[in-house]
Amino acid sequence: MAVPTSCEHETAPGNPFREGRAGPVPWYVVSTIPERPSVEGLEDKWRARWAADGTYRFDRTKTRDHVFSIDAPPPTVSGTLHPGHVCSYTQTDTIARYQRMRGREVFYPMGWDDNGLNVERRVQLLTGTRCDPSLPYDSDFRPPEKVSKKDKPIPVSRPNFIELCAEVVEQLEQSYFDLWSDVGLSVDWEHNYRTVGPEATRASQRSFLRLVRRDLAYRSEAPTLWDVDFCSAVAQAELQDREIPGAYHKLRFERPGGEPLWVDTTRPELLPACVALVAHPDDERYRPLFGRTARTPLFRVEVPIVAHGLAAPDKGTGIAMICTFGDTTDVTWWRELDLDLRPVVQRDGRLRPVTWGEPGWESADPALAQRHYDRLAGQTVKQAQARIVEQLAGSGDMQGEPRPVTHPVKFWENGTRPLEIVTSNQWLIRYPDKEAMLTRGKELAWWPDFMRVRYENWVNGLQGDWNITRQRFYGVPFPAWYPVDAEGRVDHLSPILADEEALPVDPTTQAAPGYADDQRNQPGGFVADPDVMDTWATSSLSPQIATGWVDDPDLFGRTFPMDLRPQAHDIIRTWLFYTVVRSHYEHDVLPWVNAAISGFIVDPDRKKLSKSASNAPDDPVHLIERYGADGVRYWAASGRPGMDVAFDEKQLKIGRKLAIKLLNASKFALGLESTTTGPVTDPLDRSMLAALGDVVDESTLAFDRFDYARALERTETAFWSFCDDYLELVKNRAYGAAGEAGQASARTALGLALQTQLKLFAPILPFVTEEVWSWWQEGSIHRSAWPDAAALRVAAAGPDVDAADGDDPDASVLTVAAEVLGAVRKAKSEARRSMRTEVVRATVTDTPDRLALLALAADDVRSAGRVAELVTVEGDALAVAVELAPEP
RNA sequence: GGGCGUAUAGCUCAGCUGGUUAGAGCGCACGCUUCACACGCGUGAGGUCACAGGUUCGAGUCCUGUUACGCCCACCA
Repeated sequence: MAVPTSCEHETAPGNPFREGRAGPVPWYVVSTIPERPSVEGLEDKWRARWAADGTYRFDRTKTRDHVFSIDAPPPTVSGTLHPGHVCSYTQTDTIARYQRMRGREVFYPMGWDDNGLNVERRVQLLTGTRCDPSLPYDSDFRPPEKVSKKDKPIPVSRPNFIELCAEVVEQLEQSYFDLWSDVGLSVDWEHNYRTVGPEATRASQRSFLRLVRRDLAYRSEAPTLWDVDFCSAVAQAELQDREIPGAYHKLRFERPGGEPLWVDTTRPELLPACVALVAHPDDERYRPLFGRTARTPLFRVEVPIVAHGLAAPDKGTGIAMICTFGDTTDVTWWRELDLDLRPVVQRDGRLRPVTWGEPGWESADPALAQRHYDRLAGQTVKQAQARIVEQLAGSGDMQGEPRPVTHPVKFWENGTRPLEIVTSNQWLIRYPDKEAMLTRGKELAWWPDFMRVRYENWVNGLQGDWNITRQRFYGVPFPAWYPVDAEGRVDHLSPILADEEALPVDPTTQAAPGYADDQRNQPGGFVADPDVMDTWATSSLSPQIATGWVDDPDLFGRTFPMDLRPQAHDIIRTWLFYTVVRSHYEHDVLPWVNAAISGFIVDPDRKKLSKSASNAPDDPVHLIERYGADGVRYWAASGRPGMDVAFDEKQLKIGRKLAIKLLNASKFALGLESTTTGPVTDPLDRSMLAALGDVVDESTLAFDRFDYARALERTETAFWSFCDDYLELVKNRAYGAAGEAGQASARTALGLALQTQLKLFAPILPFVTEEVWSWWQEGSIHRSAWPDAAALRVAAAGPDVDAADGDDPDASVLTVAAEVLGAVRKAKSEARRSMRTEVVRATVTDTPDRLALLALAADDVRSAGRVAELVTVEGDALAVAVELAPEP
């Protein structure tokens, strides 16, 4: 088609975007090619247009085999988005756009992860409140306008607190939506979901009930890793080791005969919780003591001396205190060796009151034990440690001074104090056996493949079951209640479960089945399960929630199992792993076919990008303002899959330059009245198209392997040489300097090349490619067909060439012509002359084969190099002698 | 302690199944008002491909070992 140089449709309205969203604008409205194209404002323009036209709307008439569905990570809306988020989501978006152009109907919803402790913490900070579940609901409550960190938190009821959470979350979601739209994610926002809300709650509760019925989820009273600041249990996957300073204290226990037995410990405050001493079974020093007892200092408790393979002879004195509970090893020992339970740390991290001499707290000297212990009760772990050290020093039961060490201690990954282990009632999900989980890991296609090892590592290191209980308020409640007997005792291990049909339920406001509401918290009545599900217990159902497992079975059938899970490597052990487990149980299938694992964004010093360094360029919104969404996306897409990406503003700048170059080159090519139909007869044009066919093949293969970075690199390299060499060579012929046949060939080749290159760039630079597309093509480029290398080659072969006779166009014509042109330029450059300088004579020496190729493009080379006479001489290799016209 | 990844020009990185003198961009130097683009164009200088062995006619590429960095996992006395 001819290229319009002005708007040819008089009925077309003005720019609909400046006038607000007046509704869909028909696509026959073709934009004008601007006099001076610019990348400014493309985000707003096309974002609005795509939204109005539903460009990325999922067509749910399509069946599963035509659909490509993506289980994108629902971002936690508790924090702020940084360039790292933009980077990884953009990488996924390039895949979505590619698949869409390949003809797959892309199901690409976005979720918001509103769940979890992070949200609560954020809300506490922003509103200056604290949830107190014992308070009644206050419908008039408003948080203070201004919140100072110094103010004491205002206690509010659980329903009030949840309201505040919902409000804060809604504001954050809006800002996230804006950013995602500006960066051009081709998400279908009509399929937006939340990890808190009726749909997610229904899915989570339904799956939970089914697991309980199959005895795959169960209630248990067990030692649990506990964060004392947030007063909640945490899961193994949320643990983090941190190196912190501590100290060895050498304590004197008493052997059976009264001799001292020295035991090193970093946690002397747990001495009253000591239930045994343990050494390695092969340790000759302690072998004679196994089966006998020792007496603890200060508290005078008889504890057994036991043997266990986990005891390390080389640590400390080789014999260790087992306390209930100092660490997870204590839990293992306690379980396997069937020891007593003497818990001292309570849920707020303080030592609980104990009456010595009572059952379980027997002592050879209860009064002495009580006297010592009374100084510790009510103290924090840290305070208690200082006090007991004084006591031990005073009684002579500690040898020397504490010896400082730095040692790894388990923390909740968001916590500030080391985890304690307390005994509490929890819901747990059993893991499938390891073989089954490893098999799932092998079935899954990992990109890059080595990421599978992370999964296998994790599976092989699993201990115990998955604790999905959090003693928090904002989250998915358990659909469970507990009976209260006539004496008012709650039976926490005999839950009353909700009916699946009744979901979603909130046990704190709805009565248990078979009970009246006034029986709540009454003898003979019921109590609600007060806890909520771990955030992963919900987000591990993201495929089911996003595809409508519970609420939209028709959609579910068209989109599940999904095609792709994109995510970063740090949550393989959590999100990916848990999602596999849930789908394995619920559907006996992998939740997706592919897992594309991205790296981290690191700063130039290779450190993980810190959120605290909130200097202006780190804000994605500012980055988009400065470099354009396409510039930001270019940077994101240049990070290889699975590799860490260094944040580098130079890279953004290059992306912006590329977008501008695309505008200008397109304007130029279209100004030459390029077209996509007609014969391509000139060997140089055919050569260019043949080479472009190879680029299409490489890019396609790369995208099929989720390697957007390689696709970009190939396309980009080809595009710059297209601009530098082919455009220069063909320019004059396209203007008509060599007659109509040559001009027609050039115009068609230019049109086909431009169309192809725009499509190759479209997944990565959606704004600028759409802008150019709108100058001369109908519809959205993002709904157009991915370029077809075979069709390009047919065009390159030309109309008079029978594809069967093997007369393939030689891609080397362009290569040779460009090299000769380069030599001419070099001569001009070295002479410090303008590129317009006339060349009197250029003598090209080269092999006969290459000279034959050059001959096919000789006119274009002479024209582009302003060479009057082009002489060829046969030789061994390329050499060009250039005789420039004298300076005027 | 176990595992995974990375190491190529000053910087950021390509280099896929081993094949002629190792590539790009940025930066640097020197030029150019060339009718798409000065947000541009041209040209150039930069590399013992981490180190040491080995396989091979041939190794940046394959094998073994070493070092450095990053990450994951592991029983915190």
